Amino acid sequence: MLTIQALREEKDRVLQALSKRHIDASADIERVLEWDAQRRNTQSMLDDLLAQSNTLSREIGGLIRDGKKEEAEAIKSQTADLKEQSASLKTQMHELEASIQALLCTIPNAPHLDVIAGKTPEDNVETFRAGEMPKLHAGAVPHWELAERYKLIDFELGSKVTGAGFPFYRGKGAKLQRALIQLFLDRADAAGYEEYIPPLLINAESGFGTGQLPDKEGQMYHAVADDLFLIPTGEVPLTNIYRDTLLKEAELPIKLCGYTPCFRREAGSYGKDVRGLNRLHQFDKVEIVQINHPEQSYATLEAMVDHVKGLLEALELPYRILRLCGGDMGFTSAMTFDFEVFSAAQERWLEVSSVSNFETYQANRLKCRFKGNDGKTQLVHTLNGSALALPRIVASLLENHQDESGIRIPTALQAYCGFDRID
RNA sequence: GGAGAGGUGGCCGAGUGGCUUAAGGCGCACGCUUGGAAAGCGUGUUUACUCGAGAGGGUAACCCGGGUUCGAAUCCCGGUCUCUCCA
Repeated sequence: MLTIQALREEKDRVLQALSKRHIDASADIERVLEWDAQRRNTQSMLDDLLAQSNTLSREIGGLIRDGKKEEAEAIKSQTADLKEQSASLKTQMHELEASIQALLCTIPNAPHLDVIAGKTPEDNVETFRAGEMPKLHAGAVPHWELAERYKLIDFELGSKVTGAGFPFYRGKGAKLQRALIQLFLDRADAAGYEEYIPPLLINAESGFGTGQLPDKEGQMYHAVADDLFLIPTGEVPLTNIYRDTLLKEAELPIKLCGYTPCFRREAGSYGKDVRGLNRLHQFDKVEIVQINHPEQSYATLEAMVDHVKGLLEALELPYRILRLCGGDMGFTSAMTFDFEVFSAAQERWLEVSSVSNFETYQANRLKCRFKGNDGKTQLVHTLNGSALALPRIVASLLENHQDESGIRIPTALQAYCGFDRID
C-alpha cells in the first residue's frame, strides 16, 4: 500500500505514475488525505483529553495517599465527562484509521518512471532476447503428446484423483521435476540466497502483507475451517518472514530462496491456454526474494534478472525479456520484467518468470523497516522473482529438445536427472 | 483432544492497583582512566503516532482484543502462542 507520506508530499508524481495503469486515483487520494487530516486533528484532541485525565488521576492518587478522601472524590467527579469524550474520540480515530487503510488498499502501486503507459500485453516492451530458435523435425508434437508418449505426466489421472489442473508426474517426468528444482536451488545458493522450506498454508495477516488480501482471495484456495490459505506463490511465506521487523542497515541485503508448490484457483481462466502444462492449479516453483535498501533496489532488480537469464541459458532455451507496461503489471509492483520462453511445437511464447520490485508497497503493509546508519528508520524495498516456475519450462524443454526418437536433456541438467535422454 | 504453568525492553530478570516506561543485571555506544588493553567510574541505550523551525513536549504500547477503575504490567473475560504432563 502506498504510504500516506508519499501521498502528502508527492501527490502529483503518484497520480502521474498511476495514470500509466490507466486509473485515476485522484478522488481516492483526496479522500485519504482528508481523512488523514481529520485523523491527526482527532488524535491531538484525544491526546489532550488523555493528558488532562492523566493529570487528574495522578492528583487523586496523591490525595488518597495523604488521606484527603473528600478532595479526591471531588476530583473524581470531574473525570466522568473527560472519559466520555475521549471514548468517543477513540472510536472516531479507529474508524478513520480503518477507512484510510481500506481505501489505501484499493490503490495499486505507483509504477516506476521507466514503466510505459500501455494497456495490454501487446504494449509490453521487449528488452532482451537470447537463444536459438529450434528447428523441429517434421513429426514434432506439443508437450502434452510427448508427456503421454513417454509416460512423463498423467493429466487424466490427476483429473480423476483431484480435478483438472492437478497432474501426476511419473517416472522420468517426476525425476525431471526434482532435477530442475535441485538445479534452481543450487544456482540460487551459489548466488547467495539462503534456502528456506516454508509452510504451504498462510494466515490472513501474511496474505495482507504481500498484497493477496483483501480482494484477491478468490485466487487462493481457502481452508475455511482454520481460515488458512494455500500459498499461490512462495513469495508469500518467504517475504512474510520479515513482517513486523526492524532491521539494521548492515543486515541488508537479505536474500532468500525456496522451493514450494504453488496453488492457484485460476478462476476465470479457460480455453486453449490451459492445455497441458500451460496453466495448472498446482505447480512447482523456486522463488527468490530480496529485501534491500531503497537506493539499491533497482540494481538488485537487475541482478535478479541476470540470475534468471543464467538459468534459461543453462537450459538452452530461447527466451525474451519484457518490461511490462503499466496496464499489465501486477497490483503491488513498481516495475516488472517477465521472462518468456519459446515453446517451439506450440509456436508460442510462455511466461516462465516474473521479476518485480515492489519498492515500499509491500514493506508498508508488512511493517518491514530498517534503521539506517544515520539512525533514521525507513521502509525497505522488497523484490522477488520466479527462478523458475517449472511447468512451462518442462513444456518448452520437451518441445524444443525433441527429435525423432526422443527428448534430449540439456547438459547442465544431466547430472541432476541421472539420464541424458528421454525415450 | 484433556490438565496445568507461563508470555515484561536487544537478552536475563524484578514487579499483585497510583511515587513504574518499567528496579537490578548482561549486552551495546560514547566519555574518563591507561603506555595499550582489561577492570573500574560516568553518561546514554525501545517503538509508533502527534505537536514544534529546533530544543523539546503530548499520547499510546509490559503477547493480542475487550472489560472493571478516577487510575491497570498488576484485577476480570475472550483469544493466541510457548512449555510440562496426560491421551
